[in-house]
Amino acid sequence: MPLYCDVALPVPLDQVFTYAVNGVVPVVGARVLAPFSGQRLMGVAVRVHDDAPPDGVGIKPLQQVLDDAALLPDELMELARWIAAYYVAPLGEVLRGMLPLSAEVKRHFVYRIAEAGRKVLYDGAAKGASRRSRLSAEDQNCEYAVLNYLEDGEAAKMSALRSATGANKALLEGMVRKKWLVREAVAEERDARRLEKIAVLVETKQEGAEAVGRRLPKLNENQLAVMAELAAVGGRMRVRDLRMTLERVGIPDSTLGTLVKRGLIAMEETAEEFHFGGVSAEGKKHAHEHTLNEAQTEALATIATAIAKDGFAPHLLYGVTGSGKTAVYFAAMRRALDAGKSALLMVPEIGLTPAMTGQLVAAFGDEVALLHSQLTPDERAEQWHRIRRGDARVVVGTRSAVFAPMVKLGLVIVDEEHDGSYKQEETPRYHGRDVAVMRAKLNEAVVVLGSATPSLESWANADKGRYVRVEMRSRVADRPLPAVELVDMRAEFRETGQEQLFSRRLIEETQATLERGEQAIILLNRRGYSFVVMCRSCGEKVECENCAISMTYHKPVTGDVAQPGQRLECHYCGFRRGVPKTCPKCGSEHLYFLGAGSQQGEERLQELFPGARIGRMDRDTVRGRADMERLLARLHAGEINLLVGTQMIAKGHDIHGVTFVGVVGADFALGLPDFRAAERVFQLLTQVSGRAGRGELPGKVLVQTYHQDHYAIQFVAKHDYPGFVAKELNYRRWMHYPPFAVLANVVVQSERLEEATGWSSVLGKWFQQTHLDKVRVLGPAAAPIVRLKRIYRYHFVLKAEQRQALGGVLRAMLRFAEAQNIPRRNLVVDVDAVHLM
DNA sequence: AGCACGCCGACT
DNA sequence: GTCGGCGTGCTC
Repeated sequence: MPLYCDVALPVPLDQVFTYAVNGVVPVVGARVLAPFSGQRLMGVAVRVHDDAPPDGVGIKPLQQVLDDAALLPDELMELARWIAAYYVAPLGEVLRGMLPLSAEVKRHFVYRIAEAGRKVLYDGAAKGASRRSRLSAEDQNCEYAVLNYLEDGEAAKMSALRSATGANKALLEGMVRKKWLVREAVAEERDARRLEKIAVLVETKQEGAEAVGRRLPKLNENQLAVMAELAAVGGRMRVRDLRMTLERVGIPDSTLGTLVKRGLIAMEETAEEFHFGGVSAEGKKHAHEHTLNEAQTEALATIATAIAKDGFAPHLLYGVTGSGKTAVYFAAMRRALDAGKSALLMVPEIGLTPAMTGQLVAAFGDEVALLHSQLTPDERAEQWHRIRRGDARVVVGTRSAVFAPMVKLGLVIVDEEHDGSYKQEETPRYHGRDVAVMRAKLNEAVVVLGSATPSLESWANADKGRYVRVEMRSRVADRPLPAVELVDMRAEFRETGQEQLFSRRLIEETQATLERGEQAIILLNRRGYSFVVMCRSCGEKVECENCAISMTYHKPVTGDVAQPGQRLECHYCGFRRGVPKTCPKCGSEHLYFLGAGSQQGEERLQELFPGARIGRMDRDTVRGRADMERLLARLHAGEINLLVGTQMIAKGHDIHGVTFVGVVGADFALGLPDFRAAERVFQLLTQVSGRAGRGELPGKVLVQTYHQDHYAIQFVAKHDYPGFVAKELNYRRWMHYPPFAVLANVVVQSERLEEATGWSSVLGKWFQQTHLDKVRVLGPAAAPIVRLKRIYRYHFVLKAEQRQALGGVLRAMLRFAEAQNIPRRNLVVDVDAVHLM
């Protein structure tokens, strides 16, 4: 029997911990409970061995092994190790993100009486309450009550002590401090599945309901009716349903209770069946294969062949907006199911594309499991088990769904693979798309990355022949892509002599669209009313107290879901303040508001088009799926004919009445010091343009720009993604940026400015002295947002040709930092950073 | 991260 | 003395 077990624990430390095996030997991949620094933590067994640990390490025994078999299958364990190595993240933290089962182990504390406590109890009882104590007499009495309660030596939970004696947490902690009590951490398993009650007709031997009735003639009319109802449905019924039935026919609730008491009906508890909340399959069209056009059929054939062949096969599906990628996904998933495999569909945000959810349920029924951030821990665990058991063979979810414990995974699809929300912005900072490819590789599955604007990384991989490129270059039903017109805002200013939010052409086109009875969308990619409040006297902008960021002015409006009210808001930390009358810096009264956000856009449009039925879509008006569904329903019904909003409006909505899309101020991002700026602007403009002309009528797009000659804008106007990407790849190659280099961002952060600067210069010197030939280090420099949520931030950007060299340097740096006593949590390592924040 | 431990100042 | 606040250092 092996003596030791290495456990990965969810702590930010780049190591595993060795425990002595205590009776049961855990298998690798099983969860264990381990004592750790006065806590009991749930971890995952990662190695079982006999290697004696080095001297000086006190080995503790495992407290409990929670699973007989590996909860995480081998390939997920391997995936976890890969992520930990690739993203330089602690294995325990990676595994924590993979197990949605925190709901199954509940951690709490129990209190037990200590020697000192017993002494107090006996002495104190003789002496009466101590006058020395600062506690109130009431609290002292409470303390004695607690000691009395615990006198028998049994430990008790805080909740038990509270209800028995009225003690609160502070009081108990005080008693621990005085050493009257000891506190112990307890972690225990519980069944996270929600239970539901089933009423079961108790049939004594062969007797039917009538026989029971004869045997117990005392049953009244109501009681007999309940028995009959239950017998009619085969003797079993969910109590919830039964109650509803009884209520309808006017039988009191208590009748059921009486029958249970008399032993004629038994109550059973079973795991609750899974129900889709608020999603109806009715009226949603099934994506049938026979409706696929030629390009779709060809794309499907390529993917389906790969599925039939078994084995890892990565694909890049480049399909222009409106080319019908979703139908191909569905058909491919169906093929995977037919081949006896399961399929995983990853989407950027489920809440923002409710239409897809409905279609999925229509197409795959109860084989679908949904995984997204809005699930409660219990719901998440339930879905997880359904998938693990093989009950749900189609899984749809956001980033973390890439860890779904699929059985016989045959197909992974990453929809809108270019989307930045696939990157997790906290440890472990993995990219869902890249992990999906690795997952598919480990599972020997087919993976399809789909987009109308693929990331440059994926495009380059296709160029190199690593991915099979599949293209769909035209829209379904041969609908044309919308014509794109550029409006040069510099010329507009020269000609009109004033700075206007909307150009004359945009107003004209919007007007014409509304007059034709069609719908228009205006993209204004900033939330709020004005995104800068500036003082005319001193030139200072009103900044957030916690961040080096301008605050955004929000006008008081009741239509917003987020708290309405006149205020300034920081979009990074959420800090709010009232609108100052005078400049906080110099006291001048000349504050003015610059830069229009979606809220102001809505107001202007209402002035320009008083008859229009305007809707707004941004994070202030749409917070959850329900808000989104409501808004989309109003759009589909034509209740709204003019929609203004942030990039949210660009996300895959299929609104057939939209024939005009206007873009306002979306190209300001081209001026940002970010090597991905052009790529982002191209993607956003292409995606939003894709909302126009998806129905019978052709669409038109108008882009207002200050960068008319910029290649990103020019290629957008020509719908020329391949042209754009060729040009952009040249630039990236020239500048040694991804995909021609690998990149990591290292942020040195501290609440204290001196620490942040001091540590970053220590690291900077180390980088210099270490004389790295394969890795280039830029920095230290102030991070673009030098202070965020009260934390000062300095950063390095590391670039390398080879991923291995980069990883090696990062690990060496962390070791050096540890030797320098720079706390690990003050260093953020972001491999393949999407934002250099 | 989360916890224990220890030092210090405030209060009785 | 006793209490509570915070800084430091360690966790198999």
